[in-house]
Amino acid sequence: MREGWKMKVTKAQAQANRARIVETASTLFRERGYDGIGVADLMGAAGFTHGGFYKHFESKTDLMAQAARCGIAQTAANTAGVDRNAFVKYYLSRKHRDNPGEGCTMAALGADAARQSEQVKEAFAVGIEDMLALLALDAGSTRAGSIGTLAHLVGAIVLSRACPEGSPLADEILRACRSALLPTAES
Amino acid sequence: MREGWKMKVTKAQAQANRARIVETASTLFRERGYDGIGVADLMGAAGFTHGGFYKHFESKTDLMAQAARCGIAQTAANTAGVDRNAFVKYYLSRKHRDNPGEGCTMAALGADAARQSEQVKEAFAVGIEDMLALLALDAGSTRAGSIGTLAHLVGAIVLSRACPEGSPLADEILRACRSALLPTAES
DNA sequence: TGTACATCAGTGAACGCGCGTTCACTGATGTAC
DNA sequence: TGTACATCAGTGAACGCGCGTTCACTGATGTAC
Repeated sequence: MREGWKMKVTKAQAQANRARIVETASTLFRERGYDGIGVADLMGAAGFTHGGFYKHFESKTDLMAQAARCGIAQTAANTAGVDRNAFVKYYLSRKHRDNPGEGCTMAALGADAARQSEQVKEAFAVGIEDMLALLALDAGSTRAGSIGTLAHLVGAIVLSRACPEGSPLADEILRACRSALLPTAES
Repeated sequence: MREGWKMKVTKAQAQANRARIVETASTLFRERGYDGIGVADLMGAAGFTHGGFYKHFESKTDLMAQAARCGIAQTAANTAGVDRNAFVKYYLSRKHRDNPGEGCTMAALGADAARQSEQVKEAFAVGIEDMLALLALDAGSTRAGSIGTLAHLVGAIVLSRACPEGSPLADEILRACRSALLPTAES
């Protein structure tokens, strides 16, 4: 049972490979948009040739939906146990804005999702609920309040990213929304 | 000086035709995204064949930037003289959400802009300032407050559009953000 | 004002390219006996 | 446990298609005289 060296693939390996493709796609879609990267480049980035793609996925759309679920789950896992104000601070940081590949899927691909299949939109609806659940952990928060906070956060990142590189306006947007969403002493 | 019937084009006509192409593009980009419609279809929708495109524009990117400016100017013109609360109500209406082609450029293409050339981002930065100017007309509003409101609005539409068609969550988002942004009696 | 010529908006065919998807093939894995 | 065969993840060539862009051409507009 030698491992490595031209081993072809055990079932567990295949499953792990598939997960790697989804994770890679999740990052690259967030960085470049659904139309910004092709199946062949995606498979290449995950370390494979493009031909095997359809052994794992029905279509590119199928992968989009799975990648959306993966990206949202990642965010949820990364921020589990973090309190609301810390979450807001991270979300509205320059680091988050400048690294969409590892950031919030909703902010990076929400607008694209509007033009994709129902399959993809379903994944986003679930993702929104997951994010609301994260925000709802705060004591005394209402569902409507969480929705408002999430919209505020997503909009801030979308607008900040739409500005030219290094634009003062881009940073001003983050600062203004941080002030609005955090207790004044903390901003 | 007969008009119509196989007339080739006066300079004024050419300029008007160009404006029509930009307006058509502005709508179709908002509906389908920058990658969702090609130069040939765009020209066809404006009533021309694709060959003449490069008599008017340097490239598709050039048109993207011009279309962004046009779309934002349209929003500004349509909402001139409307007060803040009426603007918020319109912005968070189902009508606006369901008609991206005639709606806010920022909400429809903001996330796409992040991945486009600096030329396009410049147009968006100007557009954000224009929208802030619209919101700043309200008595007693601060710039930071206007930025917060704009982010909230844009995020709400992005999230609501990302939900599946007819999803209760999509409407709930609009309602929650309306409550948050309007005096409670008005929502 | 009238004539001769240059300009240039718009046409439609053509270009090379990258896309999503399909396919015949390979060979280790996994299974039936 | 050992042998024979089926499965199926991954390969790499090939497909048809639509994209952004280029080009030679047309003919009315606009200009120089």
